[in-house]
Amino acid sequence: MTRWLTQDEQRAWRAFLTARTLLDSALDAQLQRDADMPHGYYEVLVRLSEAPARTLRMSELATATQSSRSRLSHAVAKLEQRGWVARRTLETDKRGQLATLTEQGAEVLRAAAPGHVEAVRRSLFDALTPT
Amino acid sequence: MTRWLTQDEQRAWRAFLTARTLLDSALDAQLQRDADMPHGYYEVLVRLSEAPARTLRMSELATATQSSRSRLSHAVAKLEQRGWVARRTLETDKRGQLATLTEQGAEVLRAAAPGHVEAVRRSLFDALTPT
DNA sequence: GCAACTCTGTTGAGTACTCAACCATTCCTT
DNA sequence: AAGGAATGGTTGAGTACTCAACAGAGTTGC
Repeated sequence: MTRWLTQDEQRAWRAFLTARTLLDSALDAQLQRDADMPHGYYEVLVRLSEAPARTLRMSELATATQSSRSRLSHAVAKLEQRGWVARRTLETDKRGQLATLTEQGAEVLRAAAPGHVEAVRRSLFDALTPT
Repeated sequence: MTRWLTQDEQRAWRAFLTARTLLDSALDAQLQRDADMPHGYYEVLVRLSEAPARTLRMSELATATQSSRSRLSHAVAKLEQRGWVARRTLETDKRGQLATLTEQGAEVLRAAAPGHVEAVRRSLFDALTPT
């Protein structure tokens, strides 16, 4: 026996979905345009920038960014290509990999952050409050 | 002069992002597993199912689903391949295309809906309220 | 009636994601 | 110490998305 959504629930749910979509694409578009990276990459850089020695283990980084190991692995590979992140194996456990934000990566992040924060502010007020 | 987020704002923002990610992947995974389609396709089927004669113009369908023309075009192409949607040109304006939910598509939607609604309910309580 | 413009929808290339299969290393059990 | 399971991370194939370029149909203004 399926418990369908009431009219109100359905309206709320759809409003939420809509808001989420708009918010999402606004932020993604802004980052893509101004910093040439998807939101997921930005998250990675942020987390690394806040970590001690700008370094985190891949697995920790994955949980911190709510990302699957696979996705993170792909992402970090790209970030490494761009020279924004460096990888090296962890000595105490040779399965482990450490990801470090490079100086260049930090630079890029510093450049991208203001615009992104601004976009978040705008979205919070323009798009989020309607829900 | 960038107006950074306060600690509280930042916490709230991140909590929101996390919730959104978890919610999203939970729903997407459920649909993918049980009905073999991404959430976007589901939206398309739902909107069509609610339209008069189960039919909408592509442009209307695009706005209804918060999707770009391009994305919708790709999506409907796939849905057509699966036989869930049919397309035909609009007589009064030959640029226009009408998308119709087929009987088979309606069938698939009926089969997928209960599981999806169930997942939404679970997510609303398990994942959304923390925000 | 024709040229420029707009509007609708499609296409293709490039990118990021998912899922499953896969190594390599470490841990566990006996 | 050895075999097997678990862990950490990568890889490749397949899919959906974005963006820009496009084609066809309609519209407008002269």
